[in-house]
Amino acid sequence: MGTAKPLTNRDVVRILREIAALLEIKGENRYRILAYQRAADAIEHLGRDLHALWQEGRLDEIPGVGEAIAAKIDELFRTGRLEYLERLEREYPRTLIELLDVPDLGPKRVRTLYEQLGITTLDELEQAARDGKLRTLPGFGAKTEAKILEGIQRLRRRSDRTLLGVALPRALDIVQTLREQVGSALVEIELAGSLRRRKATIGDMDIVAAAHDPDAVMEAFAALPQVAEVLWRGSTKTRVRLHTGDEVDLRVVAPERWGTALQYFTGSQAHNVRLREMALAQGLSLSEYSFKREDGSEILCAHEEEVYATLGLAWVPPELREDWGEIEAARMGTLPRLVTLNDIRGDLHMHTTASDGRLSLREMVEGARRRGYAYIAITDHSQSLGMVNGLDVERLRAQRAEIRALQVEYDDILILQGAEVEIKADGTLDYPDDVLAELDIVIASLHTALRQPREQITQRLLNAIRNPHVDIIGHPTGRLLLKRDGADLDMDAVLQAAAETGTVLEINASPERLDLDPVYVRQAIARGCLLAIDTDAHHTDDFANMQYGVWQARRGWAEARHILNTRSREAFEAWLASRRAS
DNA sequence: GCCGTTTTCGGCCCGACTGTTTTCAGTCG
Repeated sequence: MGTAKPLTNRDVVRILREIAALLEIKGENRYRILAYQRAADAIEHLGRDLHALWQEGRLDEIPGVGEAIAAKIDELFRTGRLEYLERLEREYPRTLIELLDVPDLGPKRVRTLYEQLGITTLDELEQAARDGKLRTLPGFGAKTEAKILEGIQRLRRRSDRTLLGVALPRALDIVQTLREQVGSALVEIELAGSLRRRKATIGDMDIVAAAHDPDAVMEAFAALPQVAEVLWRGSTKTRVRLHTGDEVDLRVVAPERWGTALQYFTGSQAHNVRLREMALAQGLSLSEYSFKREDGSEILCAHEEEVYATLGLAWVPPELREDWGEIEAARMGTLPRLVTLNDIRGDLHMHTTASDGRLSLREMVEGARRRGYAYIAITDHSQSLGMVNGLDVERLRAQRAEIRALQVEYDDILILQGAEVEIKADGTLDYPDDVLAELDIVIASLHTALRQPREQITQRLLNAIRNPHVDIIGHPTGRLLLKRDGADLDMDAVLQAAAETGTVLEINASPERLDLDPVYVRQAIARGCLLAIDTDAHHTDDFANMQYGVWQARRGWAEARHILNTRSREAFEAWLASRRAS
């Protein structure tokens, strides 16, 4: 029994994926590989601490984790090691896994590279390609060699994912331009893939269209001004690289096949695999073109709803399509009624020029009124965050007078004075309790010392959650997408404490944060936590980010009733009063 | 390796495109 800190869910997911990758290179049975990948997916979506689940002896409750994988997880938690993986690594070095990231290199070719040339790293691969050694291998040629060399350069340069907030406007711009160029010949066009599912980060962009003359659409697509390079071009599928570096796929189908095509290209892959398995059980083969009966005849679906209906399912909102229980819910008729942007009545987290915001108090209030909000909270930073001009107690009180004066001018919006109070490295809050008590609403957030050990940083957050003056925890984990992982928190404990105290957890709508993650949104709801979707606006332009927060809430299966700021002004004020009374 | 509204054994998604092929393997989504 080691004394090292227990492995996190992420560690176990990484190990299971390593096993899957090495088994692929080894050429193992594909279903065994799939089993490891499915188990990794399930743990990624767990929302609970795997180690805690293991201690309770409940690993068998995880779908996709059977006897063999449970035994491996058990060994990992007991000993910190895994004999099976170590044996595998002696056969095929783990560095081979990074070679799989090179475009056009899959497990078969990686194995050939290793067995024939002894290549184990990117550097060695690059050298061999430069020396012209690759083209001599079976299944390789001069073209493949050149593509691999280019792929290595590209891999070293670019990060492989883009923020939804960056990718979505670019993709919508492509769609818009294409509409203008092709005109009425374009019957349908939609974003698909992870863009349509509104994942927080996007890999490649997928666009799907329906047209009677697919060639004309392909032609126009390849010729768009945004396109830098056509990567490949077929009769139904074209792939391009934009000047921005993004890779975009366009698929065009006949209008009568629009439903199956849109469904298929929206994914996720795991969701689609499940649907196809269901189809097979009914004697149907589902593809992006149609359902095929065993006699070869087809069922066409012009609309996505028909695809689901054919399988006996309710239509599933794209944000839920992750094989995360939505298929079962669609069968039972128990899909959630997801929150929408229309449900939002206010915004409880924003900054002004008093701290690091870019607009004045009045400008922010007027921006919120233009959005039709019934209430807002002004929540500038607290004193210890000097970098962003955090407010000391004196300035905080001066701001309150300003807010009260402004409130007199406007009766159509409730203006609360809050603060985004720093949870300091020592676990104390940045204002004393009596100052917190003067505020209308209090957000507590972590910004500093995010790398503290799990025990310590969890305790810090729990202190804040249990402080009776704290109403909301801002961006709970502190993650910055594609830049910085969140704090190593015991989320089981955090969600439990929030549920017990009624402290609200924020879904921060800033596209760089989108924190809580949907995995925890869902778990928070399951535990009875209340959530709020806030923009953390530093400018009225940021109010538009609310949509991103709503999408992530939807990905976490949130309904309007789970979100505090969907409540009417009266209901919201009643909630505030109850917080103050307790 | 997992799993069961046709199965505790025998299944486990489907198609496009490229390059190296002389009829197809590998990769990708």
